This record gives sequence, structure tokens and C-alpha cells, in this order.
Amino acid sequence: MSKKLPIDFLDERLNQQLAKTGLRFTVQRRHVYSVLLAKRDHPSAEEVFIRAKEKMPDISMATVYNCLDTLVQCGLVRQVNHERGATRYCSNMAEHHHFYCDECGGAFDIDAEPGSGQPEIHMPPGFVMNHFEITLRGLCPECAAKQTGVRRSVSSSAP
Amino acid sequence: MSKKLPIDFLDERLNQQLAKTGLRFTVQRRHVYSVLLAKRDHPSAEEVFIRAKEKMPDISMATVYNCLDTLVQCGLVRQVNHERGATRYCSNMAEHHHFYCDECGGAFDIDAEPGSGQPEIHMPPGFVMNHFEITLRGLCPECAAKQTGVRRSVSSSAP
DNA sequence: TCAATACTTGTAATTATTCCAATTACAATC
DNA sequence: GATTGTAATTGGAATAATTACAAGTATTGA
Repeated sequence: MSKKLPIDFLDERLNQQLAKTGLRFTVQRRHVYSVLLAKRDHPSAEEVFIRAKEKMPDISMATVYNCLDTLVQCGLVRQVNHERGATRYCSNMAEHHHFYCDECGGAFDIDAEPGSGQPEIHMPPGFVMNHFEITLRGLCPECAAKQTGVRRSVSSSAP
Repeated sequence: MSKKLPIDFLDERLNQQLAKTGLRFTVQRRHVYSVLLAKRDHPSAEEVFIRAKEKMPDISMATVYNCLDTLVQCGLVRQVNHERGATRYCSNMAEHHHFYCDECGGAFDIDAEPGSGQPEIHMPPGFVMNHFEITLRGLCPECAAKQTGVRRSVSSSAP
């Protein structure tokens, strides 16, 4: 009960951001955040729950939802919604876009050109834009290779 | 059965697109499509259902979902997902972006500059991009006016 | 007209998420 | 170190959105 974890970058950042909003540092929040940082494949809340349970078997789904919300609130994680499925969570806060593969459903981060700023969009008068997001769709390298390499498998195995 | 409706643009387009995919023209599909064209405010499935019931009281929720799926399938309507809420449907197939008001939740179409093409994004090798979408967030004219204390002056037409 | 098939309908089931009330943990103070 | 007020966690119930299914109805083509 006394092993002091080294205050690494994760803790520091988390602590800092939580403090800003008057929220507490808890082991659950820390753990959920570490799960998101460990594998940045935009997991859904349920996937986070499953991964979190590996090292923290008693954590509850409600807590995962709470922690994710907290992390989003304090600006360490962002929520991404794509298609009809569950909301997904992304711990990459650098400016980037999201690419979704139509074939395998995978999500990929596409770095934004630093300083590329916002695309040239002519906003009608009166609108105040705070945020923009570019979502790309198509085929990821793996799926693209399959489609062109092997002849177009029109009657591929049922999904 | 008896009264032949004039084949207007709606019917023509719908028929054409349905035929392409081997789907049938039905009164429910026509009606759901007309609801989407009548008010282009990106209604959710449930809102479509409510509006559709006005003139077709017997239509069911299941049919609305089916029809919406069909319309999306045959390229007359697109699905837009924003935040956690319900999926919304948009009948504007011209190239445009979506603006969501953080305050009132309203959705607005922002026309893309014709020929502006896609934003300059450096895709990592191997990715095949088929589609991109820009989502904007901020304040709509009405909510922006309220926030700055400016009375409802410039912004006029409500959605 | 009749059969084949597509479509619609109502309902049940599923999925994703939120809500809530009861504990439990934490931080500050005595 | 005990006390206390507050915040966080927990499990389960509740809700919202969507999908699945089985039965009935409409439409098309022969």
C-alpha cells in the first residue's frame, strides 16, 4: 500500500488537467487514461472496459463511462462518432483527421499538416466557427492491397 | 391506384435511383423522401416518422427506418452522425459541409465552394480516399447574437 | 389470374448509454 | 488519528435508438 508510483508524464498531465477543473485524481481515471494511451485505435467504451478490466478487474462499466466523460471534459481525450456504432475515444490531441476504412472498419489518425489551418470554407455571415473536423473514408493500406492484388473478389465471404 | 400523380422531379429521381438497384417504388418510400425534401433540417428517424405520419398516419417506425436505409442505399439521402444522439438524415446531395451549433444543437448546411476540391491533406502511402467530410462546430447566427449581447438584429430566418 | 417475391407492419430483442441510490475513498480539519 | 463533508465508484435499473423477425399485404411478371 505504499509503493509510490513514479510520477510520469501520464500522471503529471492527468493531474494537471484534473486540477484545472477541480476534479480528483483517482486510480480508475488514471487507469482508463492509460488504457487509451496504450493502444490508440479509438476503442469504444466497451472496449475500454474490457481492456481496463485486465489489470483492474473490479472496475465497472459505469465508471468507465464516467472516467471517459471526465477525460473528455478536461481535454485529455476526444470523442469521435462515426456511423451508427458506439462512440469511440481518441487520446491523440494533436491536430489530426480521422480515416475510417470502409472495408474493415478500422480507424486511423491522419496527421494534419502543421499550420495548414482550416480549409477554405466560405462561412455564411453570422456563424461563429469554434472547431472543425475532417473525416475521411476509403480503404486502409491493408484492405486496398487486398482489393487490387487479389482480383476483385466480388463474391467474397459473407461478413 | 387510380389517381395518377404527376411524375415530378421527386418521383423521377426516386424511380430512377430505385430502379438502378432493383428496388421498387412504393408510396412509403416516396413519402419519406418527400418529407426529407420538404424541410432540410437533418431530422432524426423519429422526427421523420412524426412528420411522415401527418399525411400518412398508418406508416410505422419500422418502415421509416427501412425507407431511410433504402434512400441512403440508392444515393438519394445521406446519413449524418453527430455526437451521441440519433442518426440524422440529409437530402442535400450537393457537395457541402455540416455545421452544428453547440448551443441549440441545430444543424446547418454550409455550401462547399464549387471546385474547391478536397483540403490539402497529406495521406500516408497506401490509403485510398473515397470520400471526405468536413464537420464544423460553433454557434449559429442566432445563438451567436444572443451570446454577444447583440439583440436579434442581423440574424433573421429561423431554421 | 396466380404465383413469386418485395415491402410493410407490429412487436420483440438488442445495443449503447444514462440515471440513481448506496457505498466507498479522499482531503481537510479537529 | 478520528471526524466530516464531498466527490467518485459501483451495480443495477431505466431509457433511447436501432435492428431483427414473423406474418400479412402489395406488386410484378408470366
